Amino acid sequence: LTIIGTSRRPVPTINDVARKAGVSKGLVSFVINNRPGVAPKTRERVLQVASEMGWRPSVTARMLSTRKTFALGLVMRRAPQILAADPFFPAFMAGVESVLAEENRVLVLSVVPDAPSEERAYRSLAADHRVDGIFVTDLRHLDRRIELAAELALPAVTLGRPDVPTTLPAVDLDDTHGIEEAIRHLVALGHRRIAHVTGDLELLHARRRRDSFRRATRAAGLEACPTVSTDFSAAGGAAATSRLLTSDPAPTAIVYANDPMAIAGLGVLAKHGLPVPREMSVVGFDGTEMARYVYPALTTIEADAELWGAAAARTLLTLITEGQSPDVVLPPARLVLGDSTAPPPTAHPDSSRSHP
Amino acid sequence: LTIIGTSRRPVPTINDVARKAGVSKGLVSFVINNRPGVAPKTRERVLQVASEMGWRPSVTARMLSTRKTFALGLVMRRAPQILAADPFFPAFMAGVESVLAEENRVLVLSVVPDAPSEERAYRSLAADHRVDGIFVTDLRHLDRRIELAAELALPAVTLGRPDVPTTLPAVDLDDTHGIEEAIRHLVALGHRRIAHVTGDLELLHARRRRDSFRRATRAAGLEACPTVSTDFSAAGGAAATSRLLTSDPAPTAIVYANDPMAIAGLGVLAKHGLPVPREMSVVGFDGTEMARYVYPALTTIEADAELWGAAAARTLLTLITEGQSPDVVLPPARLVLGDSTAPPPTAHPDSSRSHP
DNA sequence: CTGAAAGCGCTTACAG
DNA sequence: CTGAAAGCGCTTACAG
Repeated sequence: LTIIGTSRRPVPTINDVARKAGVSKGLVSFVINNRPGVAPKTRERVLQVASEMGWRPSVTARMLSTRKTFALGLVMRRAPQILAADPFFPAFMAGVESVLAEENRVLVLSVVPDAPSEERAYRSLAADHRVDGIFVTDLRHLDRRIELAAELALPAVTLGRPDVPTTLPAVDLDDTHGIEEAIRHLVALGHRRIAHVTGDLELLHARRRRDSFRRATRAAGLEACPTVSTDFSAAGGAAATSRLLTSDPAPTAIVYANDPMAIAGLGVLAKHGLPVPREMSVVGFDGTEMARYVYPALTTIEADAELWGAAAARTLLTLITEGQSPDVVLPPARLVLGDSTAPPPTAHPDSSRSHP
Repeated sequence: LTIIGTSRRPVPTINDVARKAGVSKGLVSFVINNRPGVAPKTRERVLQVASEMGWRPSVTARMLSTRKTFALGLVMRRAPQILAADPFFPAFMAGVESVLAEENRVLVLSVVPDAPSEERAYRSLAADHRVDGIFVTDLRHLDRRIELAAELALPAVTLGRPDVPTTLPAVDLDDTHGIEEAIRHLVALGHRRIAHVTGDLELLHARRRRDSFRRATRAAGLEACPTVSTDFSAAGGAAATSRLLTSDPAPTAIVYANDPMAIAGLGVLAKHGLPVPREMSVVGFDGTEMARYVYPALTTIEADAELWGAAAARTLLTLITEGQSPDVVLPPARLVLGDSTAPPPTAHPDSSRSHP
């Protein structure tokens, strides 16, 4: 059992500062808000007294009169299982945090399992004035959150560009470029049958990666490059890999839409006794730390999620304070070579490979 | 460029409800706060009018008069790299969220890189009255946050028990039990030389796992079971594994303090051409999804982080609302068998194993 | 059982 | 350039 201790010396208020500085509290407010029209020496004195007393304006009181919360909201709709394997999320948050910390603002986070709770979460944040704006991550096909943000009059920034009409600023990171690099790399090694394991195609970035894959393979003159759609989970990656192995003709290289699926793919290939990269080349997406330490180290497409978080936070803050903000385009994802890609096995007349 | 739309119909206040119900706003306040002493039919009418008007009491206004924020704080001090690989964190948050959502409370999150920013984060949360209480995760040796919470008069719950005097309630999950199971399992298979790769020993759970390992191996009559200390990262796990492979005599089984290190260990063993489990048994810790999809599937010690989050949230809420809360003990972590453990290779007179 | 009033700690027109 | 006052939307003694 535990009793809370609550003995604290009283926190000074704007009234205490005003009294001690011999001015009205309105003036003190003007000073700390950097409003023009305060005599320089008065401003000096007020600032001096405030810092002597260790006064910080009460965020709560400010909230009530300004209707600003100095907080930003992030709602993640993911099964905990998938969230846990996803390297994007913590890195993104660290980036957001790096910007908010220096502004003395705060991040309010929700993790929700499904669409209804997601909508409830947004409505609740808006109704309770918990946040000044929100990050819209994991954009979906015809994402309803674009109009929801408008309905709730909630300033918002999207990660990537939605496929519905939007007036929200977007912070975009091109992953097409990385996919193209990967395909060029594989083609240069001699691969002709390349497969793609997608993420959840409801998610725009899963679609975009798949579309980029199709465009790039077509541009390279490859035909019939299969895609298997799944959900970004390790389980999904493993199942998709098994399917590809039994397809005929089987691919000689697989490009996965994220690292966890690629690593699970490596597991399936090992279980089937197919050495990577000699019998099969594998490419991941994310550039996670783990990708460097599996065997063989993954060739993967690296995106900077932390930078993305910082840029999104800055854009959202600009939107909130200025009323508008330009879109931002980040450096594209790029291919990082590991040891999981090599020339395809020499084709034998009747395919000497055996799949158990 | 984007312009924020701000057209919304005005949100009703307690005054509107009081007027329409023909009572004072004080009475309305009594009704929604379930205070005794309101005539049943009056209460009915007020509730009726409130729901007709779609009124929700303003959280902000409540904050100012009650000095409660209806928010809980979580500060994670981790390098983004390590955070990204850590399955605990998202699952824990999902658990916390499952409790907060139904209470209409909110989680305020900070991700900080080092100790000074961690302290700043806590002080700032307290000074700005951003939260009613905090979660203290990743307890460290002689953790200063115990006294910091007291100094800031911030209600707090610890995950696990600190090694300093504390009055804070703890929510504890015993990982000793899982380690013991793992050692018994390995010993039963015939292993005598078992090694442990620890996490960052500043962290209490890393220590506890190491100490449990030592106790359990000693209890089994094993001697000289080495431990290599590292930092929970994949890089650390890989380096530690390499060191163990060159030690003489090399272990026949390695127990890692988390799954990412174990998976990295698998990578190193594969690179050295040492088949797992034939030449080396491997045990992880966490029970991540990925552990099931690497090859061979990891034998690992599973803890329920989501349950931990939910229990911690409930405990913290009880502490805040009741002023005290009992400690909670969760079901212990337990061993989950994969394919990465087997009897040790038969000992040859002069060790037939070759390490490249 | 209910009402009128003060108070939480700020911001912001409005006068001077 | 500065002060006095109202207001943000609640809660909470204090009277009746």
